[in-house]
Amino acid sequence: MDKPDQEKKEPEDAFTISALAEEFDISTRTIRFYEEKNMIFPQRTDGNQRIYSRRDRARLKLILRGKRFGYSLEEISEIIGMTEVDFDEENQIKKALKFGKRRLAEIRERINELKLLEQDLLSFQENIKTRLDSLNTSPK
Amino acid sequence: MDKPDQEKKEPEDAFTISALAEEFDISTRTIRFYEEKNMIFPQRTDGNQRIYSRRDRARLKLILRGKRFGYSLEEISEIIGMTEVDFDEENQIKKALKFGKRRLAEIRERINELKLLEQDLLSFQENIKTRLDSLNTSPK
DNA sequence: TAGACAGCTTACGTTAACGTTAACTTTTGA
DNA sequence: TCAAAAGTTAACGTTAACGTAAGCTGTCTA
Repeated sequence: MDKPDQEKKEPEDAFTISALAEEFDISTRTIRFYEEKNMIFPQRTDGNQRIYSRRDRARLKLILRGKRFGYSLEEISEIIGMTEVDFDEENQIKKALKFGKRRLAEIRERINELKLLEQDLLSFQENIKTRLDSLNTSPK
Repeated sequence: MDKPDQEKKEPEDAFTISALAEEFDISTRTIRFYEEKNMIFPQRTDGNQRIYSRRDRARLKLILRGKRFGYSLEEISEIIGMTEVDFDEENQIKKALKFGKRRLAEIRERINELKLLEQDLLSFQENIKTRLDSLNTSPK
């Protein structure tokens, strides 16, 4: 009863646009829009329909992740564009490295800021709890 | 030579709109816009000019921080609105607590996602370095 | 084999978050 | 004191990131 997974006819590595849309809970329009913006490049079938590889899917995931912490599509393009650099020249590589360091620094800053907000909210919670207690201790 | 700081005539707790704009590197229009959206409520002078208290300033800071991790102004309004709840009723307090818990969970999730991205970028960096090394080890 | 349904392109519509301009008033510094 | 700098309201403009609708084609299934 434990056959290797093989449910549909999809070659395991190809996704339709609607499959991805459902998986990530976005519209097909959104996915096509990202393509318009040259952020993702699916192949086409004979009938001109888009087919997304596992790699395309990963890229889409990255885009959405970027969005979730407030990067604009343009910034995301830069970030993921970085992962596509041609490794022809050493210089290119070094530039990519440097760029990556900046990004890393930014991300760590964001993490720290979020932790700050977390603290803000936590102390606020404490504040509320105290008030609640005093309400119950000395009612009316 | 170490007199207590006292440079201008500002009562140490009042800020002009342009002072805040400069401090946070945003436009005065932006600050007024937040007021339009009922996110901040400065007092007025006799001449009808806005004066911002230390508290207003903190709030502005919060708004901007929220923006930096991708919250919309509306979401930010909810978050900071929470810190303004009237503590009239126990029920209100409990609601605020619950709401805060959700927000905290969200924020922690964001932190985790960011750490994920950090890892992605880090391993990518390693990848690049390796390539760079092999370039230098076996040149041409 | 005919619907029904998924997908495609094109194009116009919408909303959030300000930018910009105009026309006017208040504040400030030499 | 008086002109420049800073502030005010009102209104229209702009851009990113999609939503929506139309008109057509390709694909699946009973």
